[in-house]
Amino acid sequence: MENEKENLFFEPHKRGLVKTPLKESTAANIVLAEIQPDFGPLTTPTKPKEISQGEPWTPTANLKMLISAVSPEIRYRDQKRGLFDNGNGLPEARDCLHEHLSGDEYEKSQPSRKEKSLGLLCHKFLARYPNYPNPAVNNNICLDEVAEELNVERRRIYDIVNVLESLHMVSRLAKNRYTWHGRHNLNQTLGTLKSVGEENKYAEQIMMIKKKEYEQEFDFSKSYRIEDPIIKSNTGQNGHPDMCFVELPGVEFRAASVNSRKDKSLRVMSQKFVMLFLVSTPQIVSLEVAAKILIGEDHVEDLDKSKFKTKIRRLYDIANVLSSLDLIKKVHVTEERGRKPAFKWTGPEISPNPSGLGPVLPSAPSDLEGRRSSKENCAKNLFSARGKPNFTRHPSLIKLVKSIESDRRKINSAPTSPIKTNKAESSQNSVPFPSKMAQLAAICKMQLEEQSSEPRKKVKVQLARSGHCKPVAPLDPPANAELEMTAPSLIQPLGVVPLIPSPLPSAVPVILPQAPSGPSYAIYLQPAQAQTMTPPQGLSPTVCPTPSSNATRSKGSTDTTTENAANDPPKSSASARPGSLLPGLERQGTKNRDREPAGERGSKRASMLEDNGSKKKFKEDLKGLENVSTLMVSPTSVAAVPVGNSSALTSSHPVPVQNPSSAVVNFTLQHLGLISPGMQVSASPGPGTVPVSPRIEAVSVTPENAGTQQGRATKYDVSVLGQNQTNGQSVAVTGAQQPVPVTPKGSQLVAESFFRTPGGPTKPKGSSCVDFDGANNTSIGTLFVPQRKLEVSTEDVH
DNA sequence: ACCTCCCGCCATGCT
DNA sequence: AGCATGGCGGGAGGT
Repeated sequence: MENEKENLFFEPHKRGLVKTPLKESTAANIVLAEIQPDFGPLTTPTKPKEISQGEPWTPTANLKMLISAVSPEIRYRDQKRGLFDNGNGLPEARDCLHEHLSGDEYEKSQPSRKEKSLGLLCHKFLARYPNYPNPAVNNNICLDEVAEELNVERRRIYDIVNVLESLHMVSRLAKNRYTWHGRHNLNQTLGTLKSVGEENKYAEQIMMIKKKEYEQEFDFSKSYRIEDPIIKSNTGQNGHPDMCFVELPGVEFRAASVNSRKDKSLRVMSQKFVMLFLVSTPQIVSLEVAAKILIGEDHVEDLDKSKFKTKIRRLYDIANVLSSLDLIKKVHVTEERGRKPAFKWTGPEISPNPSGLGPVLPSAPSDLEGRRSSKENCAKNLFSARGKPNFTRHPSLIKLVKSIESDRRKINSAPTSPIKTNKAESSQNSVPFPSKMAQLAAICKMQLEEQSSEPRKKVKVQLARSGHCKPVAPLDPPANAELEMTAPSLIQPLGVVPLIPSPLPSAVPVILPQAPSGPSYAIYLQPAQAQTMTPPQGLSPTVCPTPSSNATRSKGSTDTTTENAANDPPKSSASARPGSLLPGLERQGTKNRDREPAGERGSKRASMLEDNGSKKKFKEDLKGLENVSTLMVSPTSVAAVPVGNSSALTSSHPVPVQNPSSAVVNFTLQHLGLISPGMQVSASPGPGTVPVSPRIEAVSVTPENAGTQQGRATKYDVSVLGQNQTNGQSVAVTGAQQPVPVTPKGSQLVAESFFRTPGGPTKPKGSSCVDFDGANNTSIGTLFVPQRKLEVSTEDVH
């Protein structure tokens, strides 16, 4: 195709290269060429690296260079080249060296394990291409060549490429060939992923897991049982977690083979992993939690350890690549139990959703299409793709909802099971739930029903397993955290239905008119659901009022959690990983985000909704939500709710804070009269940033980070701008941090946002709860998170 | 001893 | 059949 033509340009050398071992020079040239297609093909000598690229010079590139400079291996390689001049097989070169060197020397010369790390390799790989390649040029990547040049097995290149592919930084053209897109689509992709993540309620899942862990601590723990219902629910009934790949419009897989390939698991895992960061408030995700969510599956209990271990391994692989991209950074979360490896998002802040993306995308191959549909694609992929239900909406709490719904179904008898649907969910589920829950459910149902007459079939009813479900606790006695959990779930289901995911066959895909800029979103709605745009789950939890005490980070509160974020001590960060090397350069600031004005986003979404005609429903839903929230929020409940420290939330898994939630929260609060209309809970500060609430802050941000990030951000932004502005990354450096800030929107916005975007305008990520707390003692939010204290420390990866 | 995660076997699926 | 992909997990380097 087109690419091919482009390829032609390169092809020449590539061909030669490919099968032929490159000569050094050749290799070098190639690199350049790839980097900058514009330039003449091959010729450019040397390591071109980013520098050479026409593209903008980015901090990242800079880092890369530095890294390479620093890397013994690289140097070594260079030497070799010089010496042997054979681009190809390192092995040979090595052998030769080996012969010449003494044992020690040889050993020394031998790259250490670290030097062979995927992260370093990835840096090298990335150094070859500009962050923002000129789309016009052909940016082909020949895997063989790259492998050769980098002296690694092709297998390793696949690891890198798969992750990059998940971010749409590359797309497969053909067999051994990929096209480099760089970061042109990155923001869009991230926005899409965030949206999907919100829709999937990953934040809730995270919370659930934490909660469980928390509970387990008490219970003896069994090692792990991941069984969360929620999780399961997410996973599909099949047991498999959803593994659909989220495609971006412009970047779909072109190679049929790729598409067909079922696996994609690394890609899918990568996307999910990223989603977790994007929906988390602190934006810190521990490997353990990520693995659990990704495994999701069925196995809850059994949880095979082996499976878990394998997942962890894969996550490390992915994390290394993401770290190289400066999207995440390794940190450690310290809990009572000990220190757990975790990663903190250091990439740009993303505004959920499609609309935000719009601007961003430009590049890719097919812009138009792309734009239009990024979400669409997502949805498509998610749902249709494998048939499995991928991302479903069941976020965590959802169980309750499910139960409720199941009831409803029974009542209505509308099992709509549709076609694809998720399997069994519905049927299975219906399990009895605690009476209280039932009551609530009933209430909710009634309300909902009133509002929306239709039942949402989609919802699967899953039962909460009683055991787990404790959470179900009745409202009244809010005593438990459990409650918290419950509430949220209720809310969502009731009020809102997540759009996306409904896998149900019955669901009808709706393509929203494109928002102005954004890609259109395809939403699979079930008839009933249409209303749904759900605010992300996070909300609900958020909403729950928490005792102010919570606010205090005291953690004492619940047990648990105190989190502190002691994050990243400066110390390590610098070290090994390239990214870390240069503080200044480091990753883009976290905050770059392109956040759009919240208002806009919201509106976009809103508009979308409207288009669907679902608006009304939304409104209705809102009403419903109000009701629900009210319920939830009731003083009682509030009191009852133990609030973990929010900090905990923040810290690692910020459950509470989702964007959407914030919108919801605001909405709720306003309605409740807790806050004035004008007021909003701010989104959370960016993860790294200033925490709104004290506790939170502590957790998430580390001074270091904060400082660094900002710095980074700034730089990043700059670079970005220079290069492309494409990314949405806006310069708003700190936006995130600002507590309130960002959103100037009025209450109405809130409402809108509420509906539209999970992330809502408000929120950049923050956790609304937090802000709220900060503002008032009242805390609203934090719900459930079990808390443990977390301390986050950054470390270098290796 | 645990954390990381490299390495490469081998299954899968396209050509 | 051969090759491209990439899942997977043993086991080793690092700390």
